[in-house]
Amino acid sequence: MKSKSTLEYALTGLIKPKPQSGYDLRKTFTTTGMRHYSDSPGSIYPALRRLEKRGWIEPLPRREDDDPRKRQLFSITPKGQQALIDWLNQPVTRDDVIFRMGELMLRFAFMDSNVPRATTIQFLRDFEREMAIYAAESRAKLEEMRSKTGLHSGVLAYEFGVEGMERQAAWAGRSRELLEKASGS
Amino acid sequence: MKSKSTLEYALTGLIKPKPQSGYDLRKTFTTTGMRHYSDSPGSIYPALRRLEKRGWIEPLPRREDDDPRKRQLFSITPKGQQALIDWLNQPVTRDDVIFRMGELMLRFAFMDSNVPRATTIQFLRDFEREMAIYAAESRAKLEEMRSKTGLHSGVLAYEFGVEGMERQAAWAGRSRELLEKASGS
DNA sequence: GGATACATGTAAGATGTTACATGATTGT
DNA sequence: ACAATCATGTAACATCTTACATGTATCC
Repeated sequence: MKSKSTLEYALTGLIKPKPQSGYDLRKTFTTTGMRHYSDSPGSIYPALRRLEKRGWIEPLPRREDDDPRKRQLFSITPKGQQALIDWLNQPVTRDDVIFRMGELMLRFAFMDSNVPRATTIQFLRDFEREMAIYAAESRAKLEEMRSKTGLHSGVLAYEFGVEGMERQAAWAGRSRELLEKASGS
Repeated sequence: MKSKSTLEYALTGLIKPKPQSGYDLRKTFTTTGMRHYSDSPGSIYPALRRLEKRGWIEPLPRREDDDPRKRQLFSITPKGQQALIDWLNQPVTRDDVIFRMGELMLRFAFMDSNVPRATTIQFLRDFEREMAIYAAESRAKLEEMRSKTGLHSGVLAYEFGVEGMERQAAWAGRSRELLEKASGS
């Protein structure tokens, strides 16, 4: 149940389609939609060594005609692929939507290239259900707050959170429909 | 620039209006809208001791007629109040909206009871501006992705993020108007 | 030749997680 | 009496941040 660091899964998932160096991965983190991952060498290189020691990735042998710079490329191992798939196949729990949204989105982003479309759709179905329940609970708490106190930033901050949850549930429903249309029929 | 752990500010901000014990604070984390903070004793009690050592909070002397249980209440010190206010008065930067949304929302939640309403309104103005810029950049990247690839979960995951940012910017604008109406005139 | 980007790494320190330990009080 | 909850804490471990160190290749 206790999850490995999401950084390790992010690295593994990025390496899977194409061998990459630590520097490549750092660039991906700074230049793409994965900005919230740290690009600091102090997090990435140690994480790569952990993954290597665990047997999820392995260094590619260098060849003469390679990039003259000393970049060390890593590729995924069968064990790493299996770990990735197991991680993606986990059910979406209430705790996930409350405490681990970032990890859920990372999982979702990697799904289509690693698990059957049906799994992705099921993920969205579970996500929508759990998020909607949590959002409804939170909405009720918000209304209770509102009835007790006047307008102030604490209430607005909470509203910010609740609206986000409702929007996320709606996003999941819409995305599921899109994927169902795209794959079904 | 490097921020203390948000947990420490969360504890300080909660203790300010009313002295509380570690156990009280843990309950707040599990039963209110602050669910994403860990309620584990291994994080809270050490954090309280750090705050005490730093002089932001101090233990209340126990009295005979107190709760018979050995709860140790902490109250905020003048130094702690100042630290809280300094933290709340920081400007909202681009990096904040990209990397530290959780901290921003915590700051916002504590604003109305600790800084002038005008500061809260300025916070929302800055937040909206920075978030709107970041959202627009991200939206452009999303459209570029869409034009290059077909529908898949990676694109949808990114869309999830971009829509969130746009909503957050809109929330800030709406909240600012509400607060301006409530305080102005 | 010097600045900049490429590329990898280490060391110290802060923080947080998990699991365990301890004992008091309350409810049944 | 027993279980559950109240209440605080420690120890081991994992991870991440910050700052520093090192050297190469490319551009002007």
